[in-house]
Amino acid sequence: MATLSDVAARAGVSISAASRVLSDAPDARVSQETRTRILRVAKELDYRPNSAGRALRSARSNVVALIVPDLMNAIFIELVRGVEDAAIRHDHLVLMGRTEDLAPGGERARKLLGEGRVDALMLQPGDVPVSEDALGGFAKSKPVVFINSVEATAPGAVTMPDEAAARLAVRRLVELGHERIAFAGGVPESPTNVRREAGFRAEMADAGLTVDEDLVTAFGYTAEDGALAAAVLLDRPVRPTAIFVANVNAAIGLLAEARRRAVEVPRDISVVALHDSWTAANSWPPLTVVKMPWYELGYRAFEEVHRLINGGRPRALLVDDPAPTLVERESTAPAH
Amino acid sequence: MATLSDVAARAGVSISAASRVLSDAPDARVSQETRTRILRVAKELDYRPNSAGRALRSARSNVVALIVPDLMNAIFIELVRGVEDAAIRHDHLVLMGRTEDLAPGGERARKLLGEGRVDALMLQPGDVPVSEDALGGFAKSKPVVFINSVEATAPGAVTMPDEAAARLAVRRLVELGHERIAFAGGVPESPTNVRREAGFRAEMADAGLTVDEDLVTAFGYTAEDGALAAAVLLDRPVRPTAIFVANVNAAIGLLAEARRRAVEVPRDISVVALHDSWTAANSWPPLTVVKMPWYELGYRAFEEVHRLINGGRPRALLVDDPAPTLVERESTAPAH
DNA sequence: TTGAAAGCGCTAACAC
DNA sequence: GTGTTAGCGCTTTCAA
Repeated sequence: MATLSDVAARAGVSISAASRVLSDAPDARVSQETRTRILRVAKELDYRPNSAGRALRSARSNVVALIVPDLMNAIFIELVRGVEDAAIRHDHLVLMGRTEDLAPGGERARKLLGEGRVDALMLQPGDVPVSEDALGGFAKSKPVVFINSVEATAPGAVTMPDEAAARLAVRRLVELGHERIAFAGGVPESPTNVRREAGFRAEMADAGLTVDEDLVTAFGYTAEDGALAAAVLLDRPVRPTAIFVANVNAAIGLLAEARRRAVEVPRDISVVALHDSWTAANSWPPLTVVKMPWYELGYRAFEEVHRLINGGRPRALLVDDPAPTLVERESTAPAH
Repeated sequence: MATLSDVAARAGVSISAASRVLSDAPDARVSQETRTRILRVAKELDYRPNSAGRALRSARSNVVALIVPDLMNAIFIELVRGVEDAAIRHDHLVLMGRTEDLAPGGERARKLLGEGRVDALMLQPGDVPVSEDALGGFAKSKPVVFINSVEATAPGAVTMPDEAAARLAVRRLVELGHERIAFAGGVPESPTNVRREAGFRAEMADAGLTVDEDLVTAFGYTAEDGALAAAVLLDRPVRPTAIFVANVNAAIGLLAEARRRAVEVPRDISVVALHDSWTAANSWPPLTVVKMPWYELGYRAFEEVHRLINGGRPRALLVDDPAPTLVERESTAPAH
């Protein structure tokens, strides 16, 4: 592994000259000739800056952590892509972790956040709001950005238009003639669920429909939670004719439970879910969903965190371009 | 952020004494009294070793990279858990990445592997065998362990019993009375596919059944690949009565395509897939699968890489405890 | 049992 | 335009 001093020696210049050229410092007053010589030698020796040396000196690792509740959730594919694309543009690396790694007082949180390994944190805590101390004091010294989780107006929040997306889903069901529409939501404490439920209710109101409180559940976003919701909703004396499910994974569990009860989708009941994923296209029936701008969310969230690292002030950011779009598959049909 | 010298000063000892105690060096000849004093002060100041300082000095980052083809694949959930549990036991951190990050000459590979950020690499390259140079010379200087991918006998290979698992799946189909059994495989170059196909053929032979080469496909492990396989197999003049699918994601795509063609599972055809996941339990019908020891694979693969970091010699490792098990759901039925 | 000191690779303030 | 130098936090050798 060639070091800076190797390069300098071989190019016949001082270490600092080599450093100035190779870290392209903005005010690198170096002659054209030496510059090209240094660059040539660096290439010959396949020089790569040692991250530890650089980090120690500059008190920056150029690494940000991205924490999501469930790493292997297909929903997050595009988020991760967006974050990584933005990160590489700014010459940063992304360290991925799971929310459970941040268990208070845990080994992992210490290693991840406490030893100067990361300059900032991008956090999607999942259902449960994150307490300050779960972050082990990290938030006091380093920037934290919340990915579509906390209240949309909180400083550091980067948010998607959940409410508008929910309205879009419900509007489609209304267009299809449905009136008895259920809402299978996330846990009540979850800010995203609050927004999605608000959208559901607002659109129902706009359509002149009343919400039957017996048709509103709040179990969570997993397949199991969705199955629970189905069990409750399909047991109502007067069944809904359509369900808006606040998460696509829950919708898949809901579909499975419906089949167990021989309820046929979309003949007996229509289903629209929030978020697209490959699993939604391959379920039976293929799910009609509202696709959200996850890639852009990730991209802009990284740029936001990068701005904060460089001294910017926290603000609230809404990522609504591109707007949520309805992807109509086969889980929806006209009401009869 | 308290440093070692802060702790030393406050405890009234030298920096080196503090270092010896806090990095619990094996030969830390320190009196009991000073030791407890140092530890007390370290706790008071919430001292955490700075990773850059330590890495610079010791030429080790205590980080290993785990690269998988598709981060958001439910199959890998248990693998990641196993790796992380083992890593934390050895006081290491896991940096996750995607195979595509290793695109030759890419920015990401450089940042990930070339700047001394990681001490070793755990690699699941996916379908395609990895060329030496795609790793950018990393393998020449640092340990690399291959996760269930290359030939099982290669040094550095940590492997699962793919062949035995395939036999288990086929055996169950044979028990159910099936004779015309198809194999929907991965790409032919993939070593895991070679093993799974070998298991398929061996078990067929043991059962006294002949393999119809028209019923063997090799498209890949994704849902799309599985749909392709279904399109081919269900178009055969004489259809198979059962299919062993070499990957559960492919099986989900295969199920979707079967439904598009109004082929009913398991009435018209039985399906068994390799690997379990939450999506397999929530598909329609719920998939009968062979569950593989992914957690243990991850755990032991990390221990292996850790051994290599400390100077051990590469060897081939088979993780077959616990053995693959059949999880019978509703995609299989007796032949008629 | 303890401390002094060197140096890992790098950046940046300063001197020339 | 270029070089010298100090020092980031840590481990480890050597001397006391």
